[in-house]
Amino acid sequence: MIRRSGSCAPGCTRSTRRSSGRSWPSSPGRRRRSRSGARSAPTPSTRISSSRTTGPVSRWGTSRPSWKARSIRSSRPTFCPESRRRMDDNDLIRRRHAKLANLRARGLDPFGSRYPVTHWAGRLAGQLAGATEEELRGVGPVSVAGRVLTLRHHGKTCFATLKDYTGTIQLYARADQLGDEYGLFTELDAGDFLGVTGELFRTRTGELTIGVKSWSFLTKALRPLPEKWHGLKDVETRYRQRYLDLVVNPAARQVFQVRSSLVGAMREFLDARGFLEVETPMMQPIPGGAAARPFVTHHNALDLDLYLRVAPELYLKRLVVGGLDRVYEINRNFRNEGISTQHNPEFTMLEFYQAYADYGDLMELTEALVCHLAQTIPGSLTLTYQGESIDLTPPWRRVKFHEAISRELGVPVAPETDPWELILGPARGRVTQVDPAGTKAKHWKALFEALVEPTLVQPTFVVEFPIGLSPLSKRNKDNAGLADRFELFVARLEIANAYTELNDPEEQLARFKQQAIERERGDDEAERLDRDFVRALEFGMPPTAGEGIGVDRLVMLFADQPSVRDVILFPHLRPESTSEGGVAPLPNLPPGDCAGEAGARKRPEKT
RNA sequence: GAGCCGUUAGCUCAGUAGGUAGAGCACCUGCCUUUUAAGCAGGGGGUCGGUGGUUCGAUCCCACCACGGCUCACCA
Repeated sequence: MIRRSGSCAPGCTRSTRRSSGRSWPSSPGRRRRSRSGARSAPTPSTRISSSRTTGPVSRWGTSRPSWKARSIRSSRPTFCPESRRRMDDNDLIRRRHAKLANLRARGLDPFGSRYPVTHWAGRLAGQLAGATEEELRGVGPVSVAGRVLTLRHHGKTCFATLKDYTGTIQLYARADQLGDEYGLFTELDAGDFLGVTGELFRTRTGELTIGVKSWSFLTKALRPLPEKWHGLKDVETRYRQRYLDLVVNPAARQVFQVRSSLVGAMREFLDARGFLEVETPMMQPIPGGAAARPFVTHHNALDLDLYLRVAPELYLKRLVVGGLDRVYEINRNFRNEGISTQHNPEFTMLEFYQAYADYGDLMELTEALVCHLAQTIPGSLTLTYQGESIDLTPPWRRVKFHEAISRELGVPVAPETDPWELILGPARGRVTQVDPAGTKAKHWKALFEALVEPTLVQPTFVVEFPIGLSPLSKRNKDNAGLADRFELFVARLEIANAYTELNDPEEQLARFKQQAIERERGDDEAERLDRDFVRALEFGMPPTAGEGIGVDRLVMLFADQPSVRDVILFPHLRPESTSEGGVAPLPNLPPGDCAGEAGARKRPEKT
C-alpha cells in the first residue's frame, strides 16, 4: 500500500506509521464532523447539479489570446520570461487553460474542495461482480471521486472512465439527466478530477457503471496525460516524472505496492522475534561499517563536516553493547559511487543484530525471513526473475568462498593459495581490471566476482570469506585467514551480507589500524578508525551476529524488475537542463539577461 | 570515468541515398442516448535534443555539448 503523503515523516516511529494509513478511507460521515460543525452539508462550492442554471457562456469563456505573438522566441532555449512561456506554448495546454478560465467565468472553482466519498471506484467492481440489476439498485446512490482517464462522447450521452486509488469505474452522463450541466461535463478533459454521485447499473456489455446524477469539478488538469493505449514508455520521463508513470502505468504502482508490502512483512517478521526497531544517525562524524566512499555535508552551527552514513553498523552494535540484544533498522544508506542498474547513490538497507547468535543462526533466520516474505507477498516459494525460475525452498545451497572459486577454475584453491598466482594462471583472461598492487583480499574479491557471482542464480550462501575483506567480522576459530561471514546471492544479485561480529576491542583496534594503513596506500574505501566504537567494545559486547539485507534488490527480485531504478520512486538522474520543469533559473541575474544563461547552465568543472 | 546505442507532434513510433516531415492515439469542428482502443466526416498541431561546421540547401553528413539506456569500472 502506498501511504498517504504527509501522513508520516521518514523518521517517524513504526507504531505511528502503522496507525496511519491503514484505515483509509475514512467514512464521509465521520469526516463531516471534523473541526467546523458547519460542514455537514456535503455540498462543496463547485457542486454541479442539474437544477443549477447559468447564463449562456461561450464555449471557451474568454477570448483567445494572441498565441502567434506569444510564440516569438529567441533562437536558443533560455530561462527568460519569454522562453519560459514555451512550456505553455502548446495547443493542448492552451485549450485547457481556456477551459480553466471558462470554469472560473461560470463561478466554479477549478481546484475545488472536499468531496464526500462513499465508495472506492475499483473496489465496487470486485464487490459487485455477480450482483443482479436489482441488487445494484439496492446499493443506492454511490459517491466516488477520482481522475478522468478517458471520455467517449455519444452526442447526448457521454461515457467516462474514473480512476481512484483502487482502480477504475465507468461513468455514464446523459443530457436528459444533467440538463444544462451536461455541456460542462462534455468539456471535461482526460486528467481532470471530479466527484460523482449516482446509481449503479450494468451496460449492455455488462460493465458496472455509475449513472451520473450530480457531480463536482474537483481539479482541472492543465497538461495532457500520456496516451491511454501505449502508456508512458520513455524511461527518462518515467523516472523524472514518476507521477505520470504512476497515473498511466498500473504495473509501476504494483511495484511500489510490492515494495511497501515487503518492508511491512519484514517488520512483522522481526517484531515477532523480539527485535526492536531503532533509528541511528544518518549524519555521522566518522562514516563506518562498509567499504564505501561517503558523501560529505557541513553543519554550520558546529562548523563541522559530517558524512552521510554508508552503513548504520557501528551504531547498531553500540546499541547491543547497551543491552538492546535484538535491534534492526530499515533506512537509507548513502554511497558516493557510480550509478548502475544495481546501484543508486541512496539505497535502503535492513540491518539487524542478534546477541548470543552466530552467522550460522543468521543463515537460518535469513531463510525463514525470505520465505516469510515470499509466502506473504507473492504467496509462493517459486519466483520468476527476468525469465529464470528461482526456487526459494530451504535449505539453500551453502558453498565456501574458496571452494566456489576452485569449482570454477577446476584447480584446488585454499585460503593459503596466492590469489595473484590464480589470476595469472588458471584464471588468466577471466579477471579484468584488477590492481596488481592491491591486497590479497582484493585479489580474492576480484576472482570471486569474475568467476563465481555470475553463476549464483538459485539462492546460495557463500561462507567463510577472507578475513582481509571483513574488517569488522570475527575470525574463524580453525583458520585465522577466514572470517565467520556469509553473503547471500539470488539471481546473481547480492542480497545479504552477514557475519559473526568481532567483539574483541583489541583486535578491532588492530584491524582499524590495518585499514588505516590501506587508506594511506590510497584505498579511500578502507574503514576509518572509530575510537568511540572501540571504547564501546571495551565495555563489552556480547557475542553477536549481524546482517544487512539490500531492500531494493529484494524488491527487484520479488517484483521481477531488472533495474534498481524501477523499484526506487525517484532514482537519481542528472538534473534536467531544459527550460521546462528542469533546474531553476540561476539567481542574481539581471532581469531579462538571457545572454549568460547558456554558459551559466553548464555543469561546473570537475575538480 | 570509458565504449556502444538513442533523442522526430502531448504520447507511442515511422521516415528522409541532403530539397525543412508522416501514422495511430490524443486535440479541434460537425453528427451520434448503453460505448469501451466507440464510430463516421472534416481539420489543426513539429524551428526533427542544443550549438557550430560542410553545402546553393542539413532533421539527415561532420564536430562539440546536454540528457537517457545498455555494457564496463567502483560498490550493496
